[in-house]
Amino acid sequence: MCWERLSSVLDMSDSKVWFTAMEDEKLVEIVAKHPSLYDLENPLYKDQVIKDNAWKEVADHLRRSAKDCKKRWRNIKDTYNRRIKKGKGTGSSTSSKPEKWALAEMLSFLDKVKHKRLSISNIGINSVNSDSVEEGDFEGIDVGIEESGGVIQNISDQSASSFAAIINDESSTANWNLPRSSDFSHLPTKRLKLNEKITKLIEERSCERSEILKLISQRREDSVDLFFRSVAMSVKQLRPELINETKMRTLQLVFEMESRNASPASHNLSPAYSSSPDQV
DNA sequence: TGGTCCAAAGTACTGTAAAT
DNA sequence: ATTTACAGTACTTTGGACCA
Repeated sequence: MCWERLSSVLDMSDSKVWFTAMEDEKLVEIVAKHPSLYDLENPLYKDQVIKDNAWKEVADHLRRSAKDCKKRWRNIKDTYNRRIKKGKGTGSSTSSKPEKWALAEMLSFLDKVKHKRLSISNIGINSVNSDSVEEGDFEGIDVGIEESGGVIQNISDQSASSFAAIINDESSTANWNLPRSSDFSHLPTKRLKLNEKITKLIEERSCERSEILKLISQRREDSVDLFFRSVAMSVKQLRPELINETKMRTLQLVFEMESRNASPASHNLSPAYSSSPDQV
């Protein structure tokens, strides 16, 4: 909140993306939970919808715009890659160098993923056939589903397996991890169909998830919530002027109860109202 | 229906200016 | 001298338009 005020006063929002050290750490922490944002080999990396949702989640956590978060993340990653590159020399000289950058350790998860783009080459164009695509090539899919957060973060294991099933079903054409040098002459349309399938599945699971979340949130309501919800339904049936009167009287009643609640031990409730709230 | 071409968008990488 | 942020460049992917 202080930061928001400060930034509004100084008007630093446009030109430079200004993150505090804590925000940087938080950003890295949240991005780390979304392989789709940094792992080129993750199949969800190419899905803009998934990524947008992930960035939105990051932005919500940091109370920043997704654009700022992306920009800051790019800078952090640039810096990290440079440091890595610079550190690559003779082992002794680099290892003895003290680690000054606080984020370096937090970013170590980037070491586990590949950042190099796959280059086009006509060498070995037929060397990779569809048979070489093993089930293991799609391990990242499960990881992506479990760790990606956002829309499909909470997809059930069943959903994840059905998702993977589609991928496996299309394994002859969906070469997620293969270089472009493979024979993809038949790929575009089939990839479209595959994307459609995946999108459909994600939508279905999203609905499923909404239903589950709805049920969970309903279960968390106690009897007071349920009582007032049922009262609200009755009140809504009344004429507008009566609705207003009901609101007023309810407020008066609540105010009276709050006053009594604040005063020391008043046991003048009639037995009918003395039961615990959960018994209402 | 499938293939090709092209434009747009996204991102890794690199150079450089500014800050420390 | 080193670190950091940003702009520019090159590359990849995607989707639309067009054609056979």
